[in-house]
Amino acid sequence: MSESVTKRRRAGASKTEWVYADLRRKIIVGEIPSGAQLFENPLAAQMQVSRTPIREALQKLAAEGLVQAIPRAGYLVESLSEADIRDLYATRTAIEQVSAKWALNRITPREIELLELNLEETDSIIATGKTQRMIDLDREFHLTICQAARSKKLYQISQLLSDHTLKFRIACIHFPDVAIRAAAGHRSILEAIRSGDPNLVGEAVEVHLETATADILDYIERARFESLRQSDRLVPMNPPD
Amino acid sequence: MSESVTKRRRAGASKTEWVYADLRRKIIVGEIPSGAQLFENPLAAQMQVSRTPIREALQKLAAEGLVQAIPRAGYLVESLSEADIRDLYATRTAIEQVSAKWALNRITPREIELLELNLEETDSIIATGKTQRMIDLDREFHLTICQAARSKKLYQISQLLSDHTLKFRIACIHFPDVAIRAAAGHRSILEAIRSGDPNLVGEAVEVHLETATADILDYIERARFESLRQSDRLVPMNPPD
DNA sequence: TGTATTCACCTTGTATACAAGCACCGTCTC
DNA sequence: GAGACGGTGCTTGTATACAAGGTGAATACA
Repeated sequence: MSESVTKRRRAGASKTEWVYADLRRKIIVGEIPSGAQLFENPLAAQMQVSRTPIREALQKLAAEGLVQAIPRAGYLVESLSEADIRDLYATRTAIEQVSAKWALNRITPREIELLELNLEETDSIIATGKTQRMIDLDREFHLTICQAARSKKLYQISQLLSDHTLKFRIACIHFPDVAIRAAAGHRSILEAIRSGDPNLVGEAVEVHLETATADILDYIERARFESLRQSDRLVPMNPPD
Repeated sequence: MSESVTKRRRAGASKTEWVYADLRRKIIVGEIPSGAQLFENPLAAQMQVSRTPIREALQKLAAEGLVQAIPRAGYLVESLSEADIRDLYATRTAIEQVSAKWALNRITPREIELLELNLEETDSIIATGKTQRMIDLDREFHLTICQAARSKKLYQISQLLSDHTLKFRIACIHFPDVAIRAAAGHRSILEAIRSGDPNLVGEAVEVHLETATADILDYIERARFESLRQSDRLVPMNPPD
C-alpha cells in the first residue's frame, strides 16, 4: 500500500507545473518586470486555469525567492537593490570558484571540448548580435563547469543564483563591449582550467564575475538615468482592468 | 490601486504558513522520518484544516527539496543516500569556509564574545547530556559565523544546507564522543578566527565538518546494522487507517 | 474645511465538490 | 494454473463557492 508510490511516476505535466514553469521563465528573463504585482485572478484568466494552480505555482516561486509573498496582499516579483546584486554576485563568485576548483580533477576531455566549442561559437556570434544565442552560450559555459564539479548540491545552488541574475545579464549582454569582455573572461577561465592550477582558476573566475558585476551595475545606473529623464517610472503588471 | 500592496502586510499567520512551519520542523528534526509518504487527507485531518493549506505547504517544501513531489502519487520525505550526505557536507564545508573567511574582516567583538560564550556553555553541558541544548548551540555557533560574513545569500544557503542535515546531527550528537569532537572543532575554528589567518580558518572549518561527516556516516552505518538485526525496516507514516 | 466613520469592493485565504488517474483485487478465459 | 481484463476504491488534480480581511472613497459630522 504505502510503498506503491515508488513504482508510480509518469510524465503527464499538471497545470500547476505548467503555470509554474511559465511564470518562472517570464520572471527570470524579465518578461514580467521586477517589482510587478501579481494578481491571482488575472493570471488565472490569462492562463485559462482556475486560481488553484496559480496559487500553488506562486507558492513555489515564493519558496525559491523569485516572488515575495505578502500575506493577504498578494505577490511582488523580486526586486533587487544594487547591494542585493553585489551580494548575489559575490556569493556566485565564491560558489563558482569552488565549482571550478573541484572540476579540475573531475572534468572530462569531452567537457573541455564542449567549453572550447562554446567559446568558438561565442566568438563567431558576437559580430552578428544574436543576443539570445549569446545568453544561452554564457549560461551553458558556466553550467558546464559547475556540472563538471560533480556535486548535485553545488550545481543546484549555482543554477539558482544564476537564474536570479539572468534578467540583468540579458539586459546588458546586448552591448558588444560587454559581450566581448564576457567572452574574454570565459577564455581565461578555460585556459586556467587547462593549466590545472587552482589559484589561477580562482583568479580567472573572480575576474570574470567581477567584470560581469560591474557591467550590470553600469547598465542599471544608465537605465535609471534614462528612466528618470523620461520621467516614467516602473510599470506594474496587470492594471486594474 | 496597484501600489497599495506596498503599504499592507501584517502579522496574522495563515493556516498555510502554520502547516508549512509545522511540517518543516517535523521533517528537519526527523520527527517524520526519511522516506515516509505524506498523504494529504490524513495530514488535513490531523491538523484540522482542509487539504488546501496542506497542499500549498507541501508545494513549498517540495520547492525547498525537503519533500519529493511525485505527480499523482503524493509526496515522499527526502531521503538521503550516503553519497548525498557526503555531497551535502562537502558543499556545506565549502560554503562555510567562504563564510568564515569573509567573517574575518567583518565579525564584531560582540560576535566573537558570543562564540566564546557558546563554547563555554557547550563544555559545561556536555557532561550533563542535555542533547537538545547541545544541538541548539551547535547550530548557533555555525550560524553566528555565517551571519558575520554579512551576506544575505550566503547565510540563506548555509541555513538551508544545515537544515537538510539537521536530523542526522541530532541523531549522533547524543554520543558523548561525538559531542566532544564537535566542541573541539568549534574551539579550533574560533581560535583560527582570532588568529585572522584565512588559511587556518579554512583548515579548521574543513577538519571540523569532515569529522562531523564521518560521525554521521558512522552512526548511519551502525543504525543500519541495528535495524537489520531487529529485521524491522523503515516505517512509513500514516498507515492506511 | 478637516476629520472620523461607514460601507462597498477587491483582494487573498480556506473549504469543499468533483474529475481523473492509477493500483489493487477479483474474476473470467484459455 | 497463468495471464488478461475490468471494476472498485484509493489517491492527487482542479474548479468553484464562500469567508475574511483591508483599502479607499463617499459621507456624515464637528
